[in-house]
Amino acid sequence: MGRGKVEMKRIENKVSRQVTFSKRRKGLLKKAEELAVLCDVDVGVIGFSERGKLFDYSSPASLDDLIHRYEAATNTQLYHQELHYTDHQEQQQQMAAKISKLQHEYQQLEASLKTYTGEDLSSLTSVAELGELEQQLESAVGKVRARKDELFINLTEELQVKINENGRHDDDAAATAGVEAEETTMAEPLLPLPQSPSFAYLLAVEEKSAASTMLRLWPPTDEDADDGGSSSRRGLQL
Amino acid sequence: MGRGKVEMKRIENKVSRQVTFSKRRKGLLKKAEELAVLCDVDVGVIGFSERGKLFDYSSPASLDDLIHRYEAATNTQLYHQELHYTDHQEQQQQMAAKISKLQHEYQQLEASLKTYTGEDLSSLTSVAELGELEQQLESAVGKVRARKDELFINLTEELQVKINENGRHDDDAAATAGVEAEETTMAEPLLPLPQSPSFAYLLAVEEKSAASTMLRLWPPTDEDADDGGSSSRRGLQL
DNA sequence: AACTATTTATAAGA
DNA sequence: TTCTTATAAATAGTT
Repeated sequence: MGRGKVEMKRIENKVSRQVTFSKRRKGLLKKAEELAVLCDVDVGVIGFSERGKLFDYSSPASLDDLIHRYEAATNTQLYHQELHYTDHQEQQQQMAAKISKLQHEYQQLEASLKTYTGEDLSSLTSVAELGELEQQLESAVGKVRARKDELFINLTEELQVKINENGRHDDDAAATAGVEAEETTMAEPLLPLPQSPSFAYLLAVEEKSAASTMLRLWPPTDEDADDGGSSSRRGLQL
Repeated sequence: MGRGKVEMKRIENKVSRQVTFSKRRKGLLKKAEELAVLCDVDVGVIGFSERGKLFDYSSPASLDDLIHRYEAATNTQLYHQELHYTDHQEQQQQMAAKISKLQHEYQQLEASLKTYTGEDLSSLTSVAELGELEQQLESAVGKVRARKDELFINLTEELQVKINENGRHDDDAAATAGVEAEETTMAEPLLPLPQSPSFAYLLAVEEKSAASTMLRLWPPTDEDADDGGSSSRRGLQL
């Protein structure tokens, strides 16, 4: 709903993300209230902004009631429940311990990833280990290629269909030679490409992305946008 | 949104109310997910139908985490009221948030690693993205190979040195001094290998490790040892 | 924060 | 419940 569709993925631009957050948070809470009122049911919403600020809504019943009902319904058991009867200091200690553990695990994973990207191979000290990794990587390359080809073939087939359709209705330039889809096994490369907009798009894909679409798989959270030449990129860019 | 406006009050017709509930519940959960994904925030929804059936949604963090954070942010006072209550509560809130965040980041990293190993490529939807990853992997392979060769050459040079020494002193093999290999370019393959223990080790490396030295880069913490044939290895084994 | 062009959600009806 | 369609709402991109 807006001047353009929006991909269902994290908005990288920090400002847009913040603005969208405000708008949609409002929308979500409104929807929750409408549902609660119109249908006479209990609804609660809990959320935290990126900075950790709480926002919530709850209908007739209080959120605490809802939470209790939720816990009863799922017979959930989490650390906070285990901690109910301990004192605050203990709670904090446990939480601190949990944080430490998580951080440690995170670092381990991070190290693994660095090994896997070849960025830091210091943990591998034998030729054998390196050979092992090499094989793993080649296996990965194989899988990626397979997937890529699969995707590519799909695209090509879609094109084929479009070409055929164009050929049926329209007798203009799109009538490329010998374009009968009929089980197009597509073992062969591209046919000569006509000049429709859709083709232009497809042709541009490789170059465009090679130039600008870094795979930023990693940096999990923010600061992924508005990169004003900042050299302090924190994460691995796959 | 529909063929007519609706008053913001309980829908009296039972059937309409039920139908509207179904539709709007779906819509609310969708909105919640969109907010979470687009804005990269934690959101949870809890609700109960008229008959008391639970429905819920929660993003990155689990609903339990959200509840925990919520309680840290609001409820703690139910249990304790102390002088340092505010400080304490704040701390707890921050810790809870930190735990959620770490868990989220960990999952992101984990997903990245899976992408990188080719185990799960579902996050890459275009040929271009896959091509990018392919290149990254090949770069990694290159680095690994380079390192492997480097190591191998080093080993070979050490051998060379030992051989030379053996030739000189020929008695006790332990004559390891700061000997230098005089620019042993080592473009040539192995010389015939003598039978010292060290050589035996080197020769065994490949086989031995291929057989048993799996690279367990991943499972970050414990259980990396005492593997009593346990088939439940959790992590990726690089 | 306001303004719209558009996309979405959904009320009714089948 | 699901699908369809006319409309009301939400909201993305702009100003």
